[in-house]
Amino acid sequence: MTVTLDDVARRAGVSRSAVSRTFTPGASVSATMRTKVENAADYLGYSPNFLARSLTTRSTKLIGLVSNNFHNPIFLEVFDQFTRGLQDRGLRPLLVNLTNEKEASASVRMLKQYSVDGVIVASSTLPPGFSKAFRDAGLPVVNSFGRYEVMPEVHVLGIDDIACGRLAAGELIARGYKKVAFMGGPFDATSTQYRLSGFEKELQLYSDVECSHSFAEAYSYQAGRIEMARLLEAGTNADAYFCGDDVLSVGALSAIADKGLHVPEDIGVIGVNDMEMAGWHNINLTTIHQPFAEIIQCSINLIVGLLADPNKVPEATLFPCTLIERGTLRPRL
Amino acid sequence: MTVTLDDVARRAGVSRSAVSRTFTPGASVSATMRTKVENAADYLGYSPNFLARSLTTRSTKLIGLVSNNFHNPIFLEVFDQFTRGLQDRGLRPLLVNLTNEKEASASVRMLKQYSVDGVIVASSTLPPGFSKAFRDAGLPVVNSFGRYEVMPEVHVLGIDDIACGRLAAGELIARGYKKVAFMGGPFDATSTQYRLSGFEKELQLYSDVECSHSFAEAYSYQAGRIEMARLLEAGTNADAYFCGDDVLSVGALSAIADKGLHVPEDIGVIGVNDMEMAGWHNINLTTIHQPFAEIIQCSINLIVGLLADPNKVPEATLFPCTLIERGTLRPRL
DNA sequence: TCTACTTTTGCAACCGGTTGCAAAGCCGAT
DNA sequence: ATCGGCTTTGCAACCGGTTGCAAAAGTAGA
Repeated sequence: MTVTLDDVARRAGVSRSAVSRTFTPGASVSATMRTKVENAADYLGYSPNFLARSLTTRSTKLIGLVSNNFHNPIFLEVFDQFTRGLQDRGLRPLLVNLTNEKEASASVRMLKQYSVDGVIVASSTLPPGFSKAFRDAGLPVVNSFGRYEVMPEVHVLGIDDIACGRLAAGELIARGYKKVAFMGGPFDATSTQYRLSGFEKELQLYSDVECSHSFAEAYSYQAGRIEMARLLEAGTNADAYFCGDDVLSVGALSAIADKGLHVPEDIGVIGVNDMEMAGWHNINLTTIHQPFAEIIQCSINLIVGLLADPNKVPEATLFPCTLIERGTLRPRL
Repeated sequence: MTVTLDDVARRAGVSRSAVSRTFTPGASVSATMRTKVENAADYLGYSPNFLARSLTTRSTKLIGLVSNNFHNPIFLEVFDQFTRGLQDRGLRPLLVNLTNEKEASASVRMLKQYSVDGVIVASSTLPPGFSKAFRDAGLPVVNSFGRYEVMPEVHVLGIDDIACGRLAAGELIARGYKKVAFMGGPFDATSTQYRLSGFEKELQLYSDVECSHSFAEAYSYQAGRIEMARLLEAGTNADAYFCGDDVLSVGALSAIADKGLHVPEDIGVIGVNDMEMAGWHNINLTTIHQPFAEIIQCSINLIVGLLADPNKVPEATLFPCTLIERGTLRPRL
């Protein structure tokens, strides 16, 4: 059924090596030989078996794309851009869904068994040690949307979560909010603490502003809704909330609406990410934009670089985030 | 760096075949041999190379997961469930993003080169001939979310688009709408025509109801918004719209709001899919639910079945869809 | 025409596994 | 101790490619 190198060689009346060489860029083949082989190959519909080839070349062009964020709308965009970007460079994404696992070992073994050339861990919630497991196994790895560290153990790309927190705080202050609060996702999610600490640090500069914080059970609509309902019930009467994520913000908005309160008149809300739906007219969420496209482009460039030179010393690269003004904060004073 | 069969064999002082057999379920190995090999393997950290193995077994456990719907929020859920479901059965999804292509040939060649065991085409907008290209290349293929045909050329699973159109029509009638319209995505998208034809067929039973239709440029928020704005501007004063997709519906809602009109008082809107955001309070879209989980489960079962018996004659399987009542249609009379 | 040098080609070994086959080992029964 | 039958093991060929090396062919200069 499948046509092999031998079939082509036999039909073209040449050696196996000759056929192999015509399909290996940069190998030495004469023009006559090349056309003879190509004719035979076309006739038979031959194309080389990548996996057999990988046995000797030690390169599969497979990249493990590992994530546990299959429930955040921004990740649709993330997957789209990663898969397209990888494809454009002749690489193939082998998708790994970690939703049910927190341990890296199974994925590490599996990806080694498939001889992937490298791994991209795309997650803002996995612990930093996670990506390291791949590195320890000798796989080039890039952690996208990970947490900044001065001397990271693997390459990390992401926004400056501290600056992000400061930006949010600054905006709330510039709009005259006096009693503000941070509502994060789970405390142990990588980025949560940094966003909070940046937020608090900035607020310390303003002694007339009160600040509190709490954490939702997950980065989800329901969790945001529940947590905000609890806060309102408990009488935490903050006049503005910085939510650690857009979906969380929308959940919060729904709880606020249920209470009969109005945004931004009674309460202000600002999110993070700038998912597509944040711009939909009936959501219209003021939020902090993460430069996904840039982060993904750089991640891909980086992994491609690592394939050539796997020993580059790990760095953390930070990307700036920007405010997207919409309708859930009152105007600047 | 990587430890091979030979290393283990040498360390355990046994033949290569013995090692291979301990890692091949159902092969004949004595208990003594097994422990000897396993000890050596554990010591060296050995696990077999799947790709080398695939050369002789002719099975890679790789499944091509092909889609062009990377911009519809429901597909996050789709990818989540497909990847999880495949993983649970020991299969690995090789993701192919077709966003920029309409031709199958490149993907077919690529997936053959990677010797995938089968292909899942998950798309509601690719032409039926697309999946056939995989079959013609000798790859087992399942087309999920495809269009029903009595004698399909490949296995197809999806909702009954005609029934879906009828359901929408029936609901609009039951709520007393008299001048209704269908707003589809691109006319050539697989499912669009069937939904329209079901919709019209049902309406023909009611001579006092007027019906018109139009098509947006894409299944997207912007396209829905633009098309609805155009309709309102043109004075197509329908009192209810059946939109071919939820995202399209939200776009339509935004154009309606911009005109200062209210939903459902002035205009009713019903969508299709029941994406997660449709349930968010500030969207609150009445829509028709597609049973994604069931379709995906069955697709996976089917592809697994095809791996064992690739020659099963292709069938189309239909799944029922159901109304999800929310706030964009007025109540039944 | 002969020599020296460069390019093209084929041979054969190898990548990391699996598997048919025959030899070796084991068992209980005679 | 011998035999027959069953299980376990190793040998060697194979899966579909690549590649170092040496032989063959081509090219140019004298």
